[in-house]
Amino acid sequence: MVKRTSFEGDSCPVARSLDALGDWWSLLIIREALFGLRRFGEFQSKLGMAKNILSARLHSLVDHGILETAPASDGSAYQEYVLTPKGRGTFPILVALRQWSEEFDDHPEQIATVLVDREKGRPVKKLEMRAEDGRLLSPADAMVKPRPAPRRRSA
Amino acid sequence: MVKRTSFEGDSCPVARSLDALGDWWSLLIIREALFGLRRFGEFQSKLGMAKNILSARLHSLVDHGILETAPASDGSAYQEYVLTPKGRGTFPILVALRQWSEEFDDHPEQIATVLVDREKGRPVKKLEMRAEDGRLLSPADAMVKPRPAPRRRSA
DNA sequence: TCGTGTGGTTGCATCATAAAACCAAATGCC
DNA sequence: GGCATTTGGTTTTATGATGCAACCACACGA
Repeated sequence: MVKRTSFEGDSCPVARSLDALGDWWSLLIIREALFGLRRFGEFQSKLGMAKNILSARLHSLVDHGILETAPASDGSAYQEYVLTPKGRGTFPILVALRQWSEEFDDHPEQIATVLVDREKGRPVKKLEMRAEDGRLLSPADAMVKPRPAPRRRSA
Repeated sequence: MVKRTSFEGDSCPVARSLDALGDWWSLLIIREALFGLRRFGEFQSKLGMAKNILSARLHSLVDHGILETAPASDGSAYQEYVLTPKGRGTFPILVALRQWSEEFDDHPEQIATVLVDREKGRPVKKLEMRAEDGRLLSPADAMVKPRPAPRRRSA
């Protein structure tokens, strides 16, 4: 099979993340979900995407434990899609993407919104990588290391 | 036309980022580049991807100003692909993806590496969103606001 | 009951991707 | 210089993914 390569079995955590949300629409769906969208039609009209693709993506996100279906909320018999904790955990990824665009986009004037601190209305600070003890780290200050030692007691 | 939708003209910065690096391979190429890979063959053998796709992705990344071609480095007449500042600016995105996987992956035992502080060898701290004044912000503490002044473009 | 809105699924046409074959320039070896 | 090999791709072809439109089932309202 020629199958679009899946990174499901890959050992790199970046690849594993991309396997779940590395397509064109998933992160945008999650973004809208973080803003409170829940219903199929809401996603469809807000994102302007084809309904079959939306359906496939929603199911994929549910399968990955990022969204879950909830029976209702406004009393109607319809279904809703709400973020799980794992889904809400993608928030830093979205912030990182947004900040990257804000900093490096070739046409920043086309960016319509800024992410602000709700209390003060001021833009949020850039994400920083810090050590356990709080030291600010540059990319060069970090490295990847093999995992400690997975205890595999059960076979 | 049916064309795979491009987010190039979208006003959402998340969508704009995804337009540049939202496909299956781009972020992995960047990850390897951050680790020092430069040559076509290095990327190809490390990532195990088809050469035509790699070629297309490299050109796309160059077009987006994320990579640039450099004439040599070891004296040979071949070409290299090196990250621009814009390319190195994706680092927080990769860290966010990695940390999301580390925290929520269904099979964390399959993750082979951890990102550590080079000096101490200890895992880096989770990325945090903070306000200008340093207050720690949760997703609920943030909101998007229309950009300060300039004109708005396509919605 | 009929009509309508919501929430999808099904069929195509087209695009992107993957694997392998092919190719040209650069390099290594003699 | 001559020849095989490596490097760095492009071309070819098959298949999966995407996009659009049509269709359908169910809920809801009149």
